[in-house]
Amino acid sequence: MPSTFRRATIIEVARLAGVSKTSVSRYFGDEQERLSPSLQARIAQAAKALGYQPNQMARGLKGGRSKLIGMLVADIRNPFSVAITHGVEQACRDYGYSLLMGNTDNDPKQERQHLALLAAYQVEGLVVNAAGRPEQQLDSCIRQGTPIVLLDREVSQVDAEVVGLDNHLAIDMALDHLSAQGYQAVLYVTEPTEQSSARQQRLTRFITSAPLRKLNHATLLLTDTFDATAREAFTRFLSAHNTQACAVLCANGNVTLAVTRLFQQLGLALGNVGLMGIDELDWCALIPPGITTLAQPTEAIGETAVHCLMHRISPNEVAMPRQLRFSPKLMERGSTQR
Amino acid sequence: MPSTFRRATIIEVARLAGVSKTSVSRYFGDEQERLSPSLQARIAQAAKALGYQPNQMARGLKGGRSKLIGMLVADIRNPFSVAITHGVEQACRDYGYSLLMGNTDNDPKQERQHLALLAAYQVEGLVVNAAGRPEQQLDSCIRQGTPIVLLDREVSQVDAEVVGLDNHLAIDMALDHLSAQGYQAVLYVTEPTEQSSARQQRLTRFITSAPLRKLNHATLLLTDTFDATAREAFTRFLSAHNTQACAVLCANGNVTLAVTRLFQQLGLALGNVGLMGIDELDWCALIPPGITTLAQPTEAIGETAVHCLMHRISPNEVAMPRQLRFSPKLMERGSTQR
DNA sequence: ACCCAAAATGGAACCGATACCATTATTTGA
DNA sequence: TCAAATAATGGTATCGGTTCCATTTTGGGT
Repeated sequence: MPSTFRRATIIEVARLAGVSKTSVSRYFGDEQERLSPSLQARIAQAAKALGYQPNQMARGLKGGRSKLIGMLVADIRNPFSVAITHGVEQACRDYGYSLLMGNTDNDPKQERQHLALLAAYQVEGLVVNAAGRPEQQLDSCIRQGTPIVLLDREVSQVDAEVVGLDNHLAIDMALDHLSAQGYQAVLYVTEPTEQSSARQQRLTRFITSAPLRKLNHATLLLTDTFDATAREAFTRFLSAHNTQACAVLCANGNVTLAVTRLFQQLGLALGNVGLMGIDELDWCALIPPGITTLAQPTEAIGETAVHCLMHRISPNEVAMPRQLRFSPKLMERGSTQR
Repeated sequence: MPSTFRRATIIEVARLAGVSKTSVSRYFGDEQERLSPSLQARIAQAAKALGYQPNQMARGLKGGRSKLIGMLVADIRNPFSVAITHGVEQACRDYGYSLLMGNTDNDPKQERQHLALLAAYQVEGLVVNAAGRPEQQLDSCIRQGTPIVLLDREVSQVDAEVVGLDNHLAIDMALDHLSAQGYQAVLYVTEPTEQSSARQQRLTRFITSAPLRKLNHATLLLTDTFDATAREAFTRFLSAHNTQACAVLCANGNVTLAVTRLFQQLGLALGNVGLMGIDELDWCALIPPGITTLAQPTEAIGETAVHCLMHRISPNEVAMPRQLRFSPKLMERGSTQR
């Protein structure tokens, strides 16, 4: 038995159906209307008999229609990224595109490599959750005609939509909630902000917004050596404001996880010391009184990114989505109940 | 300003360097040794000047070397799948391959579509976490010369390696642990097993292994209507064995999540009623006394799957990994401490 | 019937690489 | 020193489609 069958090609289908390559191509392209019903039927039959499916590589070569969307994720293990990826993948399929994925693990070098590679595959569009500042490469993609949409993090000087959370609104909502719950001092904990515009926006908004609400405030950087240093900073903050009701606001899911651990290590009761996080996580409802969060509409963000791209690819067929910055949803739980 | 620059092609590089296409092709292929140093230098310079990078579509077309690995995931939102995907992506890049991803949301129909599409992109190998029983298509892929590796779930009659957890060992380890901790009755909770051989293996092993350890046992299916029905089944089990120490064993992370919720709803104290899960999750250490789990070596599983594939693709260059079924690691926590 | 526009179909160049075969330059061996 | 082997390089067909243009049919209007 021959161990290797070749896939049927367009020529074989054409021969079997007794028509030209061109007609078969038209049948599988978007020009079926131009074929007479009888031709269509013959082609359909022949194609089915041979199990024919067009070779996407060949397709992508001639017309540049690779039907591929490239996606770059900074940290694929982050539940937030995963949720967005799910939305992106879904939307791509709906439009008949496939997803070429790259994970950069927040490493600008890997990001560069991946970007070059994705371009080499002639992706028709790029969804980028940037890890560094790859403006050069993004720009050159755009100049080559590949539209780009940025997810969550913007890259200055790059002509691309940014889809993501309305960070200012999110911080304000968080502070409003904490304030309304009677907390008087808030510690903001974030990962280093250099790599992410979203982190920057949240942090600066916090710094300007907290005073407006007459909240005492401080900020803390979550680093690799968190356990060692942060613990101290943490307790210092609490004792400095020990006559007041204190709360901790976490900039994202990672931080929420680390801080929750810290709460347990220090034996702090959730709610007594308030805890609130941006990003909803599976387990936030499970830690005893529940952890209050601001949930991002991740699916919507992912889908919107793809819609944007499709609009750029064919402006006539797909409308530009109206909304690019999304509002979070407050998931109120016990950790902000005194 | 012209808004659209075309990417440089091999011909332009050849012209600028004053050499033939063939030589340029050799330079970027794996035949640099065949070029004289002077030629190499000229090509390198020309390529850099033009920012040339080979068009992968064209490459994939002629030689069938798409440098693409296809991956099909049943549920991309499952942390277990994500962790494996991370390993797969990593390994692919190490071998110079890119990842074409498909998520099927456990829908056999989407699975079929995706599979056909991946094949159309001429992927050189396929990593499949099956949702249904796509033996037909997988077989036809294999016959076409595309090697396949199955992740976690096997598909009968398909000639492909299966990489994943040693399910029998896992169940035995769990039961041994529960037994050693003094539990006398164990309820096994799983999602429906039809779609997944892994679930089946775990379930049947549980049923045969529990009696050997003189454990009373029962099983429970986690369905969409879990809250309604399971709750009752749950309490029934507990009261049936109320003179004995009871524990619940969860077949995977999803189940652990649902059961943990149930524990809270029913006000059960972890440990008093034992709780143990297969699959490690971020938050298992965070729920007060901690939830005991069997952690799968997810990165290793992902990497191994790719190694297998590479071995199939070029048997001479890559050795077959020795191990395909992996042992879990016991993460002992308070939920199995009476 | 007859002419012309529109519809249906086919022919052949082309997309950007690879790979086989041919050719030329450089060694090696006797 | 010269044939033969080997290394370095180039020419060209080819992969499997798409697309432009040419050609053949068909159909309506008069």
